[in-house]
Amino acid sequence: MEDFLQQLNENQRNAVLYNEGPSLVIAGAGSGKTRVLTYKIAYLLKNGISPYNILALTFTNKAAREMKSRIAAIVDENIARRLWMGTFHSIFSRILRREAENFAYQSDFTIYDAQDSRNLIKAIIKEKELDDKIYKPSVIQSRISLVKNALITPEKYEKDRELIGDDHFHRKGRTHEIYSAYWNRCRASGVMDFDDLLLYTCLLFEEKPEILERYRNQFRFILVDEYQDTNSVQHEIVCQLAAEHHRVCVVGDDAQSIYSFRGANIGNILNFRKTYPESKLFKLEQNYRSTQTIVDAANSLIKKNKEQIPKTVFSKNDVGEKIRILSAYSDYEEGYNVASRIAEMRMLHQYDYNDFAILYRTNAQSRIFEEALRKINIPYRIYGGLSFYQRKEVKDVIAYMRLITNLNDEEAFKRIINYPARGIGDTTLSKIIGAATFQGVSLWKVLSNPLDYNLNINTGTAKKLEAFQLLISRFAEANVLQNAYELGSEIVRKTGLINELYADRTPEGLSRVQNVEELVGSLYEFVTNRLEEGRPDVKLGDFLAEISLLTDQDIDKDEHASRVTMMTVHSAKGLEFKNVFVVGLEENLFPSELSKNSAKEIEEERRLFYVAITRAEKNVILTYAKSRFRNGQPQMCSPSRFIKDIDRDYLCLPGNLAFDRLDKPVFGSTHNHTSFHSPQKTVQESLNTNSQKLLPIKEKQPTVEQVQSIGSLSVGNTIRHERFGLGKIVELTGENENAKASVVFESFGRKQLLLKFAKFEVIKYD
DNA sequence: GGCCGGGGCATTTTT
DNA sequence: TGCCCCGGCC
Repeated sequence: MEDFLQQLNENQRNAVLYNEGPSLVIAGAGSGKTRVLTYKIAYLLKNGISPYNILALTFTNKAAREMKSRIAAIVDENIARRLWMGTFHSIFSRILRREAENFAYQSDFTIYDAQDSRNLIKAIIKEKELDDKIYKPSVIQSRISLVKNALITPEKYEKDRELIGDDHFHRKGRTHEIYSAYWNRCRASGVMDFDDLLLYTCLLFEEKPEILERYRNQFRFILVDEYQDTNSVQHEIVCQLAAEHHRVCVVGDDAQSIYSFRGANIGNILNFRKTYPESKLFKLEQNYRSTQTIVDAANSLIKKNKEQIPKTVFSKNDVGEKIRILSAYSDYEEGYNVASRIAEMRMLHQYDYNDFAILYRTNAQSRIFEEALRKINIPYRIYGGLSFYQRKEVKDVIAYMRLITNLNDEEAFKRIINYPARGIGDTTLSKIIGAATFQGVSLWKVLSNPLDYNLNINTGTAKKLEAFQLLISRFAEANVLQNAYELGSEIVRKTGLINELYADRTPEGLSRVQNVEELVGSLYEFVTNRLEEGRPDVKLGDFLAEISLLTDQDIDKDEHASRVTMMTVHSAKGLEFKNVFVVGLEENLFPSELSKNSAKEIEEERRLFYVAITRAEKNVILTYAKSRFRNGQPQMCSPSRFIKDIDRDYLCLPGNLAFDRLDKPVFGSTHNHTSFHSPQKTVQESLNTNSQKLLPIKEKQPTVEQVQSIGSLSVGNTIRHERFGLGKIVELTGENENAKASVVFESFGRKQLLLKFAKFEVIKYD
């Protein structure tokens, strides 16, 4: 046990060993924060604390998963599995489902994603006949989200003079009405949005002290990662749970707080020591990730911010290269520069494509880099597009599943009542919604008793409604008996959904079919996995509960494939790459022009830039363009002020550019847009471009070998699974459709894979 | 009910 | 520029 403690430096070790009271671990970028958290939990477990008594909260599923598997490597896997470790949302939804009856929800409530909740808000605005130019759904949505995260219910909102006054000032005096309607509609539909998962937990603990007491007793040790990005509700829940024993350890870095626009409250970490005056402070200041130059440059940058916890991050790694700055005339040239620089560095220093990341401020910037990389055949992977579960065809199937598990789900209902088309149009739907809203009941209720609600419809329509009602009722009954996979595949067939998709033979249509098939496949995998864990009765509701909290980042993109990574700086938080290109470093882009209103927002942008730079181990390359197409218009740009915020000792400026000219826009170069381009496309290149476009949506699908026959596999083979990573086959059973392999994975233990669906490649035949 | 075209509009988003 | 939404038309 002692030897894993030996792997820590003194501060890290002290942080791990102190568990008697509250502690704040300020962890500079790359200082081994995850290591401290995992070792701390391992240490507690080794000292006989039950995993059941430890609550560990993270911000991403990925972080939780990784930490769990690291802990499993130190202690017994079966112990690690029983930890209460996960995202705030997943842990608290688990608690809410368990306690649902205490606040008039059903335990299988569904969760609205951002799109569902915006649609509902939009519908409400329309019903109230408000102008959606003034009451912009997306703006209202984020306002509702912000107030929920500040623990303000509609009741409180209405009494809050400041909020109401603010709304009137912005001529949005009826915002509180929308909020209230939205709140009630969610309740009537038996659904929660992401914010509700936190808010209801908090309210539940507040209103039912006996329930809170139970969880207080259970969670004797509380650990929170990324504390700088917690919002007020999250902070409050942690306080509720820790109020008696104060054994709470929060880890974070105030310099990396970048989510205040979503309600994250940097004050949570800055004021932690006021909340817990007796708390101990541990600072992790040695950066193990980056070169000295990168760390020093990042320090010189972040020094420009006023509000922060003093610390001195340092590196004992090599001094390393200076930070390069590449200027380009146009955004096209910027793309080309980056692409060719990647090719060059790869050749000169034997880097893998995986060693490069391109980080940008906005998703819209990705396209130009895609094109540039594609042109010279550099493989890439983009994060932040539509995730699998957000695709229309997938959402449609899921809407059926949702309606079946929760008949009151309004958005699911609206989505599928006429899909596939069954002759129930907007007029009829409006009548149903009208009646439901008027009576304060769910759409399903009206559908089931059309006569009671005086729906003014003709017999033809009534028949169609009845048929739909029957279809769903049948499924709902089947849901009691059938498992998720059986019912799921039935839904896809019996609704005519797959036929509809199948009729479209275009490549896009084909990929839609594939996506639906993949969804059904994942149902199968889900059911078999659960079966393996000894849980035979897996229902659709279980599946929904799991997937509704997944994101783009959780869906495996074959991280072993050799590809350049492209993503926004926000989503790069927590990751590291050997070489990082931070692109589009221009005023009004990075920092964003919308952040320029206040010094506070500029500071957040600066932290964002700090995060970007500190992702790099070896090289940072900053690029900017002097002109760029934005909103269809060419625009002059000047280099970002942030470049000047870095001490020039660490910079390598482009030869043609004196430092003091950095802030002056360069005029007269718009025409350069086309003049620069790389050579004309060859036929081959055009073909490549086209075929890339035509590829199915799963374009970034790895080229994993789909092993169909059991023949090519044998016991002892080492495989790499898309999700579970490396593992060894220990058993093969069944044949054809039912062929299965038992595999012991390095970090996930033994799993049964159904060869029909499993995605893996054989690494080593033994 | 589905398709087309014009107009309006563009941050970041761990869940 | 490109996406999304709506209205008009078949």
